[in-house]
Amino acid sequence: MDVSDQPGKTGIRLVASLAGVSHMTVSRVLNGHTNIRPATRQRVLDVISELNFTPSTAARALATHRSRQIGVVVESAVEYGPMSTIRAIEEAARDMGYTLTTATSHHGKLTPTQSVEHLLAQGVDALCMIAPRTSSLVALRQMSIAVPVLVIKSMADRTFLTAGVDQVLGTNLLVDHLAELGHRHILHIAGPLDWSDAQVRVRAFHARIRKLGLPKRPHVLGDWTADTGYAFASALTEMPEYTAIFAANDDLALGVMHGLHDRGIAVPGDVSVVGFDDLPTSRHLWPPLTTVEQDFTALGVKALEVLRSALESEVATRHVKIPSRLVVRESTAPPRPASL
Amino acid sequence: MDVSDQPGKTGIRLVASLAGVSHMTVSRVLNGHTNIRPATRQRVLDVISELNFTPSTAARALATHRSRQIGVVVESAVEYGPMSTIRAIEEAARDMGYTLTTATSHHGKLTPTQSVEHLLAQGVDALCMIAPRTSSLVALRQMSIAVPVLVIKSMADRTFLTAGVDQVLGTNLLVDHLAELGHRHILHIAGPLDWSDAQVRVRAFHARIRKLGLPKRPHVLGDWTADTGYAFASALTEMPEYTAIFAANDDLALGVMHGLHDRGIAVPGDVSVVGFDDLPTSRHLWPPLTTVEQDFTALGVKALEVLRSALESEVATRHVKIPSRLVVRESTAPPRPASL
DNA sequence: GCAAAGTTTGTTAGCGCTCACAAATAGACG
DNA sequence: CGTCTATTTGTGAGCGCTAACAAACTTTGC
Repeated sequence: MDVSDQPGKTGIRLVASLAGVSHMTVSRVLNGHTNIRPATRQRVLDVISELNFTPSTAARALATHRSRQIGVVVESAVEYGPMSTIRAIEEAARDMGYTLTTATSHHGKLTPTQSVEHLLAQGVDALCMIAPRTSSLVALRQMSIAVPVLVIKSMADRTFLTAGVDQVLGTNLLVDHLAELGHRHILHIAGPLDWSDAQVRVRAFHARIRKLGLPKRPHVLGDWTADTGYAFASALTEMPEYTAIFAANDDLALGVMHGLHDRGIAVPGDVSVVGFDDLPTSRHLWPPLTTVEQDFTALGVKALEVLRSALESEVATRHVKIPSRLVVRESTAPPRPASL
Repeated sequence: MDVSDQPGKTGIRLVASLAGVSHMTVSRVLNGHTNIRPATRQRVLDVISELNFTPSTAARALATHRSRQIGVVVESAVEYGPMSTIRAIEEAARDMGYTLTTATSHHGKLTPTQSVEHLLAQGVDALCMIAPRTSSLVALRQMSIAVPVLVIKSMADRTFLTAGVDQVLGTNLLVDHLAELGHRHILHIAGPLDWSDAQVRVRAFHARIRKLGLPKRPHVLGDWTADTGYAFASALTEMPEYTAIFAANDDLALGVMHGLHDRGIAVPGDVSVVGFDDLPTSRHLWPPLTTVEQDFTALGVKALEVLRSALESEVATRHVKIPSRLVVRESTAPPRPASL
């Protein structure tokens, strides 16, 4: 069976004439329609696989007004959490026949609004914002977007679909762990408050401290980088009056430990340190870091389930939350008796 | 000017009738054709911006047989290097009007071949393999792909376009640095040899050792993870007879330092350690890691230039190489006199 | 001032698919 | 065995754009 048997025809129509059916029957087979006689379906499938035929996504998109593409907006370039989430989403998307198109808006190269417009111009069927700044969300709310929008953040949202790891749980686990060890004076080094997760962690931290009846203490502002953690800790001039530091993520914690080391402050001897994320390398830091694990893979999968239900306009779940898990390692220990 | 003035018309034809020209003129404006009277062009542009009109990528792809999408295949899920490269490529791609579609083939979920087929079925105009295994490249060579394929690897290739960071230079810089400090016995912990970069580093290492007249010593096989580095170093039962370790990447080095610490072997007092990559956190390890920086951003940009020239079928550059840079920190020092 | 050449705009016909509907065929039943 | 209904297949139009050609309008040269 040679392709040149059927001059002029291409794509679906070629398959059709080779299988002795109409192009429409081929289309139906391709789209898994019912009401096709099994024998006919098989004949079509045979020709398809013999020809190694793949339907044109462009033509399909044009005819159906759906691109089967999901646009993803990321604000942080290469961090572990967002990247893991994207990978998980990508895989889940592929399983449901969707493809991912990403637009990174880092370092002011492209504003989040521009990223979204770019993706919308590509004709994506849905949008997914990975851990965006709260300011970006504000901008987004003005935009009246015609497709479903899912935001990866821990708190539910009136405007958007949401999926996120339970930040409050994670924070509570860490604070409780420190409290159980006997710490009463805990310093929180926050992430940049323009990030929703950072904000949630700050609020949850103070709430938990109050609930446990521990002394109140203002948090310190940071960003997500080890550099900042280092700058903070290495600037200490004397032994601090707190006995534990809760850094908003593992990178910060890493920098903090580096700085404390420079100052001759022992971890966990003098000060305990905890992070948030459980990076693959966190167990190999010195000392191995106590932290909270976030299951980004589960997050991606669940996120896409939410998106799918919205795309198929079922009764949509609007929010899912993934639990987090405490990982105790050697960066935490009971405080020195002296400092109590 | 109301959209409903022109019932029935959509897209380009709506714009056309509103601007009092034919749809073809609009198309020409959209595609930056010359030979349009400036006044006409302006009239069209005014209508476009008033309508906030965006041409349909699907229709354009169907008519031109070009999707303006580039497919990216990654084999490692979330590592710093590949991710940075992707981000850089994405940005460069957007600047030339292309969009990125990624397919991750990790943990055997999807073979590289399947990933490529998936992307090809999407109708991508070009393919970009990020730091693939050599075995994947072998599989790829069988495939007879109809679009340009660019592979991110340091060595030029007969079959594919290539772009990469100069691994030989980086390796030489590290070995020379150790040699200048006085080290004669250097152990190389290699990455998985199925990765081209790992292979190149191994070969360059041995070549440089020979060139410098240092004693020959077999390398150790590892993978890219800190876990493996840790497993290796923590299994040491006595002070090793080498005085320096060259780990194939920073993660390995991190694990090695962790393991050495467990064994009571001081870095760099007893053994110096170097890595490869210069992760953002590597300066905050204890001790801060001497390593080689790879400029992934430059890599991404250059890679896309190569791809662009291939897409526009100019006389194509088939290979570009980005220099790497030595970063000396505190994990290296002269060997103890005793061990000389 | 008019033909030849260049410049700008318009017309028609698809690109490869799906939708809505029409036609043909098969199955059910008195 | 013919009619009625359910199932399976086919037909024509069109999604929104561009390519190729044709037509109109300018310019130029002698």
